[in-house]
Amino acid sequence: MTIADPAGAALASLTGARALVARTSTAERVADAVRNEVVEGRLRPGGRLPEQALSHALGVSRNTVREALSQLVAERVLVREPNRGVFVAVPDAEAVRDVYRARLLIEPAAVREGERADDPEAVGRLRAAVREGREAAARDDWPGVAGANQHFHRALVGLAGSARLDQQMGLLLAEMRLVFHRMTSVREFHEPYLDGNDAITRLVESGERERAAAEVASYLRTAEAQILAAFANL
Amino acid sequence: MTIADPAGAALASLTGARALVARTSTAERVADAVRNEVVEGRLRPGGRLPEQALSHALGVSRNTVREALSQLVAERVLVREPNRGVFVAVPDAEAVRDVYRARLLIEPAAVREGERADDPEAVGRLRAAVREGREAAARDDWPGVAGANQHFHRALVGLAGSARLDQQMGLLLAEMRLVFHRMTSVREFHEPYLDGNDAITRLVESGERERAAAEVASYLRTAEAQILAAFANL
DNA sequence: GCGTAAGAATTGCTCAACAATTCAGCAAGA
DNA sequence: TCTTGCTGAATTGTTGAGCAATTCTTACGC
Repeated sequence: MTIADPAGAALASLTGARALVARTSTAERVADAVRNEVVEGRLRPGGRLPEQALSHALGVSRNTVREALSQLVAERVLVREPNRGVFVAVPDAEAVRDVYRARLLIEPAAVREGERADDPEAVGRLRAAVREGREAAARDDWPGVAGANQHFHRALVGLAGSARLDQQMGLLLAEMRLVFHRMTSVREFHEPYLDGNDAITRLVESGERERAAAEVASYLRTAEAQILAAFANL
Repeated sequence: MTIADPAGAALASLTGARALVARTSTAERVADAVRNEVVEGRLRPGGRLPEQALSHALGVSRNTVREALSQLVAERVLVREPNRGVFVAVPDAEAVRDVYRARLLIEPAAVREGERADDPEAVGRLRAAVREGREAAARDDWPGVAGANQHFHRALVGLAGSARLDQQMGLLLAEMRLVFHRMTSVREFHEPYLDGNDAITRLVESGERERAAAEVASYLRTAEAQILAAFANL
């Protein structure tokens, strides 16, 4: 890379842009559309997704629909029952316990030992999620608060600095959204965490990672108990 | 469920066997076959997997192959390049670091806080993996030692008692097998861990979870450094 | 009311086709 | 020599039709 080749550096910096050039495949877009319908709650847990209906509704072939559905089954957003079809997953109490066992391991550890726990950018995402939640609450947008809450926990795991962990947490949180759809009173559930998240963020910002991790664990345990209680009388 | 209905209990206990009866779908079996070829090293990292060739070789339609390949792409075993095809993943140094960031968070935490860390069955799996490794070493079966090593780390995560975490670790370990295929000297790499795994298992068995977790973290860091060093001069 | 057997609908999978894209090779031009 | 442009072959992405197997529905007979 010499001065005689001034474009070299610029070209090298473009290699990463390949992903932007290649537009997403149809199957991927179908998967995104269906996933959205599910996590937004427009498709109820337990609801059925007939291939032909989707094919017609989205204007793509049944094979493409099939490919998209398989992907969502792998993500645990949908469940496939052989020869019967795919359904929106209906998480049960055991699923909740399982997810929280995983979260209780990952999230506090990410706060306590995360390599990026003092990286201003990563910590800034915590702060941003807190602000997002407060703003949503200010305009009585409780689904918005719920979304901000998810962003907060995503940011917590982001402190670990592992893309694979981030992705896994995305799946766990998508599953949690299904859980919330089985519950009433979204507001009562999410509102108390506004202050909690703020407190955790402050602890992280001031470097008190051990205490922050303990807070995270405590909040997770509280949330799990609350959800399981709501499931019990259902 | 009365005495007048003696088959009731037996029948009820079979409901879980449905997954066994409903034999796996063709796409799933294709995915298993290809995944095996990859993790066993018969398909080299970077190697290409043309759909038509697979379709012909396995005697299934191209659409079914496609479904299987998509699944494996989601598992990070394969990589899809739009309009070019799917290739066996070639993990780079950054992938190694990412995987170890995740493992360093999950595995020590599972040992330290896992709900099943004193469940004899879960701990027994650790002991079994250690024995498996020693037996493989005794007959100079170094791929066997590598496999036992993976079983050991799987068992470590099993202490957490979360199916979702178990699954995630399965993916991470599959990716690690791809990493090993880029390295020579399987023996030199895996042999030292026979004693280490034994030591960790003893610590878990005697309830010294904090020390066991520290050992796990230490061994993971050593392994990562070793792999990255091997990658450096490649 | 209850089991049951035809009939309809859906899934799992295959086959064939076609446009779009990539790629190797080659020829023309600077 | 190196780059550019073109052409043809191969592969992917997607579609559509079709069929056996399974499940669901419904109407029937007892």
